[in-house]
Amino acid sequence: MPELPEVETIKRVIEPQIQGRSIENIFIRQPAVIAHPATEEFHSQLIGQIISRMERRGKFLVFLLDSGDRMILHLRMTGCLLLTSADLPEEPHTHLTFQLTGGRQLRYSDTRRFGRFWFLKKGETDTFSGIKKLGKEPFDPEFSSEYLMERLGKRKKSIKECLLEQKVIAGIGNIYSDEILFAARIHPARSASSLTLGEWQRLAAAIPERLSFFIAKNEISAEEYLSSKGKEYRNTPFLQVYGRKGSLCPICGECLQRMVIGGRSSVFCPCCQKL
DNA sequence: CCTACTGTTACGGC
DNA sequence: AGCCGTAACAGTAG
Repeated sequence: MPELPEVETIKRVIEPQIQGRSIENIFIRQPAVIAHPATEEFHSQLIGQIISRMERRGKFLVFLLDSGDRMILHLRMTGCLLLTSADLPEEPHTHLTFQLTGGRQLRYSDTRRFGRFWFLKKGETDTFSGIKKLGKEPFDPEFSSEYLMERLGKRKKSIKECLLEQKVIAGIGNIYSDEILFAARIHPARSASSLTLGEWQRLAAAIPERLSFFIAKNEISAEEYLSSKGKEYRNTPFLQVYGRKGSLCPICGECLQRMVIGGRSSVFCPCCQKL
């Protein structure tokens, strides 16, 4: 489910509710979601730790602990975090529950079970999660058209596939790559090396603009987030192309088309985004 | 029954 | 080395 705007939303909802709380216990129902270290150690190392804050990097969530240790989470396709009182019925596919002080529980559910947790000691080098391989954050002051041209200017493959490369830009997935390319009026199948200077500039502007737009549209209270089980994102009605094959382009009225690029479904306007 | 799916990685081939 | 395409992960939804 989650790309950068959703992961940011989850961070904003969850962080204020867990800050300063300590982990009293952890119930591990599905050890497969723990990537590192071994289940027993993951469990024993985290008990008693106090959560100081949360950070987002690309699509990763990082829980910073008072000790300097940290826990990293990637939600992949269907991972979901809920902060609840202990008496609420569990969601199906709840694999991990953190019992926190004050009778609160941080629950991790994940239908397809692709999501992963990592625990790292203070100062331990993160060779596990993949965070270190990420490219620039879209909101990094150094993120620019020059950066994109340098990293992608000679690439033969489609610009759509390039936008999905986490080692170049952190956080863009299949939904927002389509939204960004529509906003920048660039056909998703265009070879990256064929983009003009003006197109690189439009693209570099559209990336942070679209992502911050959708983060703003996602804004939700802790109560609403919980009652919707963390599953409803309010920005969906604002998507202009993703999932709208066959509807009319909001700009020119042309019929939106779908094609498969790099194995991923891609929707675009054949009139606004010329090949 | 069959296909598609908002993410990422491993692996074989070039 | 680095790029490319595919399979795999596991389950639900249409």
